[in-house]
Amino acid sequence: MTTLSELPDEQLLRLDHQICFSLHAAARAFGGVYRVALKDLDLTYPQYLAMLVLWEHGDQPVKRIGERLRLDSGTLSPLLKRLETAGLVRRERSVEDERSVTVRLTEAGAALRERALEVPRRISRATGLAVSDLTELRAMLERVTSALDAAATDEATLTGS
Amino acid sequence: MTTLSELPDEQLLRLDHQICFSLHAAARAFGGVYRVALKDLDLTYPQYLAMLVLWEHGDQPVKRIGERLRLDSGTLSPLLKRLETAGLVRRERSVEDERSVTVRLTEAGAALRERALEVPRRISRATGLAVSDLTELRAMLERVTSALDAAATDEATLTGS
DNA sequence: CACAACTGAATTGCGCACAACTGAATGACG
DNA sequence: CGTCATTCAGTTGTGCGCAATTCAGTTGTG
Repeated sequence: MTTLSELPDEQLLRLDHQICFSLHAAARAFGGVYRVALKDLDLTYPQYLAMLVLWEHGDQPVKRIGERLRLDSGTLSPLLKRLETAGLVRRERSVEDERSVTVRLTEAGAALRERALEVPRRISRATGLAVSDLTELRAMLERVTSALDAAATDEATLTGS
Repeated sequence: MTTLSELPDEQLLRLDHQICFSLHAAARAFGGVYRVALKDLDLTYPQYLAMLVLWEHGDQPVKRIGERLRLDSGTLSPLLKRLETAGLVRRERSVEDERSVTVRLTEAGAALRERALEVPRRISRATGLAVSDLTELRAMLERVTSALDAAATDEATLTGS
């Protein structure tokens, strides 16, 4: 198997450029399309992700949402507050463990799911991508992500030489 | 070809969830790995992208960097100011067109390229991904990005029905 | 030439991402 | 039982990403 390390310096830096840039660009392009599609719902892309988790798995503590989205409280706390202000969720201190805060869908939050079904349809119509392509893309992304996550855990391979 | 629109609602929302989430997660995982690998250079990931552009294409106006990275002045202006503070670039008003600002590598900025060659090697070593995989991933990402960019231009398909 | 339209950077404001820290609540252990 | 480590949310600070605006400089048009 050919790895990056075996390439000459020129190509090395160039390919790295292309890959990290194209991923960066793809994420932002997706964000842009979702931003437009989500305008009707008055949700940002990360807020939509949080709502998807709640719609799919029901009421759950902040901790759990963070695990599913791989986001920490520094990101989630203000985000969930905004969703609460918008009337889509309530946040309640858990009774059995007062450190924990349970996030619950309100009527309005649950009802929004109906209108949210329109979003993937719009994305699909806009891009015209095939399910097979998207599934393949997803598989590849997940492979890369788990490789990167594993690497991040073992920092020695990154910092040291 | 099967498109998302032809799937039942349940799977639709679910697959959308998976795809937009996995892309989001992959971008952040990449960011995390680069953050560690770039710590030595005192560069953030987007700053590294800007430096890559300068190393590859030489001194150029802010406008041009923005085109290459698809970033606007709202993002680039403060970023380039930080690179200037760090002593890696200089920003000079163009003589022939005083609206334009040319970004030039300093000695230190040009010299940093040597040490930056270590970065993709670290990424490669950390992930162990094959060049063929990465090339394929890049191709797929670029396909998706151009599809999304095209869709974003024609907002009607996203906002209206 | 004068005035309108446009262009390139910069600034402001908002939200997300992450690191570092705080603080309260819980659990483990001597 | 009391202390100490851990856990969960929240806060603070920094930087990115984008929309909207500002402003100087340039270009096009009558």
